[in-house]
This record gives sequence, structure tokens and C-alpha cells, in this order.
Amino acid sequence: MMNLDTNLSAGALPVHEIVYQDLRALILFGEFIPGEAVTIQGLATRLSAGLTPVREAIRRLTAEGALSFNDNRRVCVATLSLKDLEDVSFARQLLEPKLIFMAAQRITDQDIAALITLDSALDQAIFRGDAPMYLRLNYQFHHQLYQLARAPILSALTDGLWLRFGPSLRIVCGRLGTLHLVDQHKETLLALKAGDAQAASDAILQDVLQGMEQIRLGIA
Amino acid sequence: MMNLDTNLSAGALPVHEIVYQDLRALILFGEFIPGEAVTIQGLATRLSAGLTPVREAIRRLTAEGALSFNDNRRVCVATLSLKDLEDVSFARQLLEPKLIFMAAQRITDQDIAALITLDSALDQAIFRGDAPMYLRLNYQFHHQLYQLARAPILSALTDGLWLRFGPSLRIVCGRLGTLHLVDQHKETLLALKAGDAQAASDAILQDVLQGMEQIRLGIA
DNA sequence: CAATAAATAATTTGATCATATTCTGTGCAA
DNA sequence: TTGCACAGAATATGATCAAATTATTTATTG
Repeated sequence: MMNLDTNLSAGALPVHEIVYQDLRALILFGEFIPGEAVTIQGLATRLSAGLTPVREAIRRLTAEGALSFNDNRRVCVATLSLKDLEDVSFARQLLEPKLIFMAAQRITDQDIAALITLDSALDQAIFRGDAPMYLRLNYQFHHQLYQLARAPILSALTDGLWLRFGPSLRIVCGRLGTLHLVDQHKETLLALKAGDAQAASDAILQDVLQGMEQIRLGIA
Repeated sequence: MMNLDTNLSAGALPVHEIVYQDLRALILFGEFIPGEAVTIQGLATRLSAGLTPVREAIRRLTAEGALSFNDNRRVCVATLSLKDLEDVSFARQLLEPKLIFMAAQRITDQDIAALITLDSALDQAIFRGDAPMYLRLNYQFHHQLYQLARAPILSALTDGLWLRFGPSLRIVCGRLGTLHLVDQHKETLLALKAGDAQAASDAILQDVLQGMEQIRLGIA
């Protein structure tokens, strides 16, 4: 007899995929401390999964630089040195404006409306001091723009960079209230509405620089 | 009694690591056709390994964009569209010169000597028409330079790009004899010897452009 | 005797595999 | 065309063994 819980054809995701996404989110939104040990069995228990799927998810995130595989064969959350951060920052400065430039050329009014909604929610989260939500929405804002660029490889590269500094975001959370910065998202949205790809690209560059600087202050 | 085959303390690599490296090399040096199906069991047999380690290696290479995970849950060697190639090329043009610039600032005479040896072997391979060896040595030449830059994150990003166009290199092999191009490796080495980081960086950019163009011609 | 070092035991964790289950596509029959 | 059975493949689990860490005990030395 067919198990009723079984995922049927359409939206069925393998467990290793789900574990990957869950673990990815945990890392991306500062739920882990940089350098923290990650055990296979621990994750299997925490996420109610078998060892093999967890193992697969861990290898994947290791390949993306979110986790590091030690000589002991143990895995821990990657740490980000100041030097590393500069490299991440360098790459983001090159990739992200390009992506936004590409996105700007094919963005629709509907897309822009969605981004505005997202950005409003983001403002709310800051106002409420809801750090976890802020981190999620801020990532989403950028991620949505990457998607619009229709450049899967560049998107993947840039997305991957977030995993590098994700664990360090935990520190930024504390500063949430003290962020009295020029809101580059608003600038970006204005440029997008005006159809000015270069201005949007420039605004995002400023946003990236601001973001990277916040992290630098955090880990310095 | 102790199994004699057992890997002992020192240089023991887990099977999943070995499988990863083997599979990576197969992909990187054009042993697979773009789009070719890759089965877990097939690889396990081919590489004399169990299913779990193979599975882990596959997930890792999927994360790096060398393999693609279909909706069917089947895995195949990633294909590279012209659009994809442009993105890879864009990223390489930004990252690789930077890496070589960094490398040039800390390179030693000994390092340069090693690169010259490598490059000579490369010339020999071209002369002999030994395509597989050419591919390996060409990658090694670049990879060595990445290492010298001491920028693990940028190196990893750039290394990852090779996996994207690796499967397409198979086509370049046929042209080996017809490559009457200015040898940018020699230019790079001269600049490195002269301690001119900018010139080395420029020379590598030319090499990247040449390489990407060869692939473009191949897949067009 | 106290303090440190060495050895050993216990526990945790990782690696791998054999096996059972589920999924996907295909061919056949109604 | 639709439904159903079958083969090939992927998925997932738990068992088993090996390696590494931690805790404990014992020995040694000043």
C-alpha cells in the first residue's frame, strides 16, 4: 500500500536537498558561530535525518566554503579572517554590480513592486530590531536581484560569497539599532524604476561596501 | 589482526576525498562529454568505491557547477551554453589578473624556475600533440600561480571556474596543432622575472582571453 | 605529599557498506 | 489514450568498524 506521507511526483525534494537548504539557512543567517564544530550525527538528530543525506549536505556546503573539512576529518563552520573578508569583498564588488546591471535591463514593474514590498518589510524588521528577520530579508532582496539577471553562473558565485560571511553576520546583529546609514536599497530601487542600470549598479556597489564594512568592524 | 590495506594515521585520505579528486580530474580534463549522464552505481564500479563516498563526491562537484542535478534526480555533466561561457569568461577576466598580480608580489626565483619547467613540459606536450597532457599542464601552470597568491577564497572561486568549462575542453584538443597563438605564458614569465606585477597580470589576461575564445569557437 | 606526566579506558565521531525502500521512465495491454 | 507492471536508478537507514578525543587512572618525580 502507498504510504500517504510519501512525497508524490511534483514537488518532491530528496532529504539531502532539504537538509542542505536547512543547514544552509542556519549558516547564512548566523545561527552558527564561526569555527563551531559541526557533527554529522548531531545534525542528523537535529534535523531528523539519516547520516547519508546529512553527509551529502555537508560536502556540498564544504565545497561552497561555508564549512571547512579539517585534517581530523571533522567539520566546522568556516572562519573568516580579515584577509579572507577582503577577498570576499573584492569579489562581491566585481560581481554584484554586474549582476544588478544585467537585472536592471530586464526588470519589470511587477518585479520592482515585489522588491519594494520586500524592502518595506526589511525596514520594519530593522525598526522592530528583529535581527534574524533583517538578515533573511536583506539576503532575499539581493538574491531576487541576482535571479533577475538570468546569469546562473554569476548568481551562483555571488550567492556562494554570502555563505562565506554568513557566520560572521551574527556580530552585525548587535549593531542593528546603531545602523544610521544611507539606505542604498532605496537608491537602487529608484534607479531601477528610472530604468537607469548604471545608477542601480552604482547604488548596489555602495550597499556592498557598506555591508562589508559592517562585517569588517565586527570581526576586527 | 590489523588489515594491511588500512590507511594508517599519516597521509590517509578518506575514500570520498579520493573519489572526488579522481572524478574532478576526469571532468577537468575532458574525459566526459558535456551533458553525459553520470550514475552513482556506474561511478562506484568504475572507481571501485562504495555508493556513499561516490554520492558525496557527486554532491560536491554539483555544488561547484561541474555536474548538474536534474529534476529526475539524475546527475549529468554540466553543459556550457554560449551565455554561460560569457559569464565564466567575465569572472575569469576579473579574478585571474588579480590573483596573478598578488602572486607576482610574493613569487620567488625558485617558484619561477618551477613554472618555467612546467611551461617547457607544456610546450613539449603541444609539440607531441599530446592533448591530455597539454590540458593537465596548462591547468597546473595557472593553478600554481593561484596558490602563490595566498588568497584561498579567490583561488577557490577561480579554480571552480575551470570545472565549468572543463568538459568543453575536449573540443579544444582537436585544434591543438592549429594553435598558432602568441604564447602568453612566456610573456607572463618574463614579467614575473622582471618583478612587474602589472605586466604579469596583463599577460595572463591575454592568456585568459585567448583560452576563452578557443572554447567559444569550439562550442559555437 | 603535591604536581605533573604517561598510560589506559570510555566515549564520541567519522567512514563505509549492505540492504530495503522509493522513484522514474518505459513498454505493454486494455 | 490510460492504467499497470517492471527494470534501472536513486534514496535512505542502520549496522559495523576505525579513528580521534576526552576522561580516568596510574606512575613518576621533585
